[in-house]
Amino acid sequence: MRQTIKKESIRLFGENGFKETSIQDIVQALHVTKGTFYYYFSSKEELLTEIHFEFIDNLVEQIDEIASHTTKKNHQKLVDVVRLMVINIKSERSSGNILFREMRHLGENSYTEIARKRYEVRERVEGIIEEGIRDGEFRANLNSSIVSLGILGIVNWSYQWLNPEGKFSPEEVANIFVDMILHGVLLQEEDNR
Amino acid sequence: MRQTIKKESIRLFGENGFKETSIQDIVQALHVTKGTFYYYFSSKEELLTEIHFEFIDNLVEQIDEIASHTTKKNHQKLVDVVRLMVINIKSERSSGNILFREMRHLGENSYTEIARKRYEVRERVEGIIEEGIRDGEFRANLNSSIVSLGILGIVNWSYQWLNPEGKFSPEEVANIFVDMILHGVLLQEEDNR
Amino acid sequence: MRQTIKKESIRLFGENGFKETSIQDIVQALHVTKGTFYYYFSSKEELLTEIHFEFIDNLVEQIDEIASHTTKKNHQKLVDVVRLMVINIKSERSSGNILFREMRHLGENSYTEIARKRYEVRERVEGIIEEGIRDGEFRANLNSSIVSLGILGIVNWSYQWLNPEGKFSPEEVANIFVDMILHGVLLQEEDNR
Amino acid sequence: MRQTIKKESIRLFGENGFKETSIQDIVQALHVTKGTFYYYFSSKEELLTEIHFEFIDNLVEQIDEIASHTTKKNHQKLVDVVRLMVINIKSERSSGNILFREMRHLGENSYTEIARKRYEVRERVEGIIEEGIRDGEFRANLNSSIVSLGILGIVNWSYQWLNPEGKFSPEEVANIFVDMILHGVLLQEEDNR
DNA sequence: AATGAATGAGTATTCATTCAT
DNA sequence: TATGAATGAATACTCATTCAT
Repeated sequence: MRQTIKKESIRLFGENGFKETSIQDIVQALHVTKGTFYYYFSSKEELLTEIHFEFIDNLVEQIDEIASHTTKKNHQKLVDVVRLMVINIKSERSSGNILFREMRHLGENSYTEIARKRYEVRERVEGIIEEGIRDGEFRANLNSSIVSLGILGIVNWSYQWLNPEGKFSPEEVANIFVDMILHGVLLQEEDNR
Repeated sequence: MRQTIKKESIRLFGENGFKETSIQDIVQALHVTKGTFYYYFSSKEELLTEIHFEFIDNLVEQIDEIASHTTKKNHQKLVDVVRLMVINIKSERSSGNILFREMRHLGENSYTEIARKRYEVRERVEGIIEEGIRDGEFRANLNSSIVSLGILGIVNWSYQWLNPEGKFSPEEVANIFVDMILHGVLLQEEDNR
Repeated sequence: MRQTIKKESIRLFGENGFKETSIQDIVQALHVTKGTFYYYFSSKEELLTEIHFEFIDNLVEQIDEIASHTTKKNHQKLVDVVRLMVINIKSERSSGNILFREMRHLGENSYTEIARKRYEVRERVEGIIEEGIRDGEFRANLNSSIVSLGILGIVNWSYQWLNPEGKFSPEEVANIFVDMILHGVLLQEEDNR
Repeated sequence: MRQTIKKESIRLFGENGFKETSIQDIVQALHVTKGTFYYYFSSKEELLTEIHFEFIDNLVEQIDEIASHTTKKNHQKLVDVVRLMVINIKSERSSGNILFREMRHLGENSYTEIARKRYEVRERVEGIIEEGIRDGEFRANLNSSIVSLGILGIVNWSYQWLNPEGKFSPEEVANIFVDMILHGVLLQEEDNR
């Protein structure tokens, strides 16, 4: 039941927002009563916190695994990270949207910790960029910090518009993004850097 | 007074969210009473609608101007659009965040219209990409639609983290983004496309 | 278990109040579950009722014993009653506070019966006063009814402030009260009644 | 309206208790809505706090006036205090009962301050006793502290049972109490201290 | 142009109680 | 004996909105 509630809440929070979804909405969708909700969760905030942690912990773990790989080239790592996050949309779109939108409703401590974990994600990407520069894979004059934020912008933003059932599958979109990030949009002979 | 209310509301909605900001909060910050608010706006939603339209109309207009330029190269147009939107953060950050986050609170009609206008922005960017491909400025195998969404992801996401008073100015960030979008991250000699 | 529950409940009701103490609080303090509580008591009210009866029945019995003594002088009986009730605080403070504060939560029948038993206590004290007047021990112009309520006020109120571990022991306090009740506060030669 | 709400709340809290009286009960009795209540009071606790302060401040002031009188004999002051508090029941019974019973529902700060003010009342009575001892009006071996608590027990307890419309008027009761406190219950010739 | 009193529908949360196992 | 899941009614409180002045 705890899992059922969480799953339905993720759907509703993701679709309509945390504030906009009442406990009533959640239990109604599950044909149980408010009492049941509060038997499993001590507050709406606790539920939200758990949703946040489950999503971010899983993400950090997967990205860590990619980033800490010892034999892979860095551009391959970058490709893997982008693919991971975009393809994640298929199963975790709502959770992602909740993370990107509802953090402010966390309690102070959880907020801080989630913020730190989000920063870890950014650091891993930055690390890949920096190492790639050192290894001569990436252009030397890249600002790793801002470029990472750009890359994360591309993938995070796709949680807002990418419909897994739509014209382009997450896999196709991920490939297009990867190509764009690696090579840019310009034709080489017109390169007027 | 109408402008004063709108300005303060943009600040509060941007900072704390639409649902999270009560009419009380707004009028209290302005040292007036609720009655005053309702003398100028017929509802909270009307205020939100107006904020949305003012921001998006202005944006569409500026982007239109860039896109419809007849002599500029397309890669220059792309640069201009990115610069416009990122530098916009200096003066319109809150409005931008409201647009990206609070659309769901609009009435049905306004929602549709705002969505159409947001789509127009996307179309202009797509148009620039497509024309650039035709003109041989951009790589031929780009998916203009997804690439545009990627570019918009980069710039829109920066509304979330870019602090105009921070280490990197919006101008610098815009330049880094432009460079990244045009050339990608790879070094050419290592290009293993 | 029944006794354990009752004992813990007396402590909690006495400390925090009947309404303020939830069944959850009680069973949590005992490391059992709500089901267990309802196995032993059919309702919170039943528990409260039992607490009331146990305390008042015991009190009435002890006071009856004092009052029905055939050889003791009445002023000695009065002394005994005051001592009994004040020294009771050592072991029964919580029960006493519950009786004085939570009667309204009893069911109608229990309420009536407890009220009758409390009245019996009052009657015994009144009886001692009246008999003492008849026997020439007490002043003839005393209003036995109001004086009794005064005496009960002194002792009952001490349940609110008398800390058995405090500066004055219940025994000392009882002696001071007895002296005060018997002789008043005035010096005789200054008596200006 | 603020006064109306307060007055009705005093009645209801005094009769049925703070916890037992819902905001619903209060506004229903006044034929207004919950919103109205919260227009005038920010919380139930604020209302309770105000009730406490109004009662205790008024009481402290009146007792201060009596205690600080320069020409009155101390036994007369004691008489005045008892009369004041008992006769108060006519107009302030509910407020008194609230003070004696519902303090625990105050916020921490208010609680502390009210406790201090209640202690002031006790100090004034103690002061009268002590001064009376020094002046040779009262018996020298009185424990002023415990005796004061006894006297306050008599008067405070009467808030629980004294019905202003009953057989004995507050004035009569006050006189009986005064007589009892000053002279005790024993006949002098039988005095076996 | 502005106020402030009043509303009523909605929100998160609590809690005594039930009951199948 | 004891558990733990589930209930549903009640509670304090919020808030957008109305309206007479």
